[in-house]
Amino acid sequence: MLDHPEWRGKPLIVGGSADKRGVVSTASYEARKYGVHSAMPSYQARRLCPNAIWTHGHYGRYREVSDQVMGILVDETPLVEQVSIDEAFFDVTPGRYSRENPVDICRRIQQRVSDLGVTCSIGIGTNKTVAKIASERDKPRGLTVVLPGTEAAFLAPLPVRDMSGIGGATGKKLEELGIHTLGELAAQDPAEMERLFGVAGPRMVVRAGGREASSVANRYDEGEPKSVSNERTFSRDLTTREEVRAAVRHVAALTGTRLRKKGLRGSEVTLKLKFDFNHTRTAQRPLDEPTDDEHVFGKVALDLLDEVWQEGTPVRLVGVGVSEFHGAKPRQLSLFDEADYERDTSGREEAHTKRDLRNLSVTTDLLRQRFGNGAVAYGHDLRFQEEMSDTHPRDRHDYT
DNA sequence: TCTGGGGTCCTAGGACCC
DNA sequence: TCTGGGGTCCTAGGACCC
Repeated sequence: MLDHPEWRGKPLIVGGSADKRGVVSTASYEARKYGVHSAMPSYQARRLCPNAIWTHGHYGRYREVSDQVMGILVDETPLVEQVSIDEAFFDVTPGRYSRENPVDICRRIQQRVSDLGVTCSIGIGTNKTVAKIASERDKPRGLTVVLPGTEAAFLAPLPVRDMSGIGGATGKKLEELGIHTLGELAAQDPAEMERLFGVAGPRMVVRAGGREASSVANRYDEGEPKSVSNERTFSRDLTTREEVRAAVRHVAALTGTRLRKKGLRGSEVTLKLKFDFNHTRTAQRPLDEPTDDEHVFGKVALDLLDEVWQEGTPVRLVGVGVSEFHGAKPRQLSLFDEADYERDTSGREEAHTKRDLRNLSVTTDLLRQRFGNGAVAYGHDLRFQEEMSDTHPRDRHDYT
């Protein structure tokens, strides 16, 4: 709406296409009146609100605005912990970094964010759980304060699902135990909760009681990622070996491009296949050495494909990820491994092929960057053009 | 033509080692 | 006497977040 003022005040849906198995990412308040909400299948949203304006996500643009907002936060207070593209914790403990009233600091932040053309809501509390729930209280531009000593009373009447960390599965399990509110959760026996929920159990009890001891981490510059992956849901299921292999190569190339852009080389590859809505398989395998070239890790992904998939089984989604970036882990070599190693490194032809393939990857990156994403394509992408076209097309910002 | 994509963290079971 | 005990690492799957 910032970039398209003509959309203001109208039902607007951001998400994938209804005829390509898309879902709703978000929707304007006008569209929500019709019952449209995040994560709803797009076909359903279209039925509920046929007159909505549709657009796909423009993540590069969102990142730009996000960086501006986070910039305001670090300018106002030194300790900022960014948790996602649109959320952050910051420390306004009175007297710690400033003698100013926290409410005044937050009001000023809201004014400065509003000057950017977007809104933000803020919650103030003595720990992260309370502050986050408070921030949801009065959207889109509220400021909710939970005074020290009132945390437990503030949380007690709320449904357990309101607390982050409690999702569909845990929420259902708690319901079945007769635990519906955070107040009821706070009254549970920690040992019993540990038996039922593992280490998360006792933590839930403490957080629900408003007694969490949390500190704001200094994570404005988010650390190195631990994995980079791409996945695609196809508008129709794939069944032949040829097209599933083409899909693996296609998705591997997307991941390769992003790895090179981030300057990361990983030594483990993961293949993900989704057969239907609740049947997914993953397979992962270490690589001989860290790489950012899809020709290397994509080949291993194709090997994994043969182990977890039989031709004919419909494939709904294909994903390829790379992880283990912190250098190659020392690996025990057997006599046979060492013999293989000798052959590999002394084999000139193989070394050349490897280098040529990486040059090919880098060159296609550059061509796409300069002349657009369609400037150059692999044969398998051309052959299965219909299937490989994106459900969620990324905007130009992601490539430039 | 029912249900995305990019991540992180936790758990359970099996292989393996001494 | 047909099978101990403590530990680590790897892998797959699942819950969760936005």
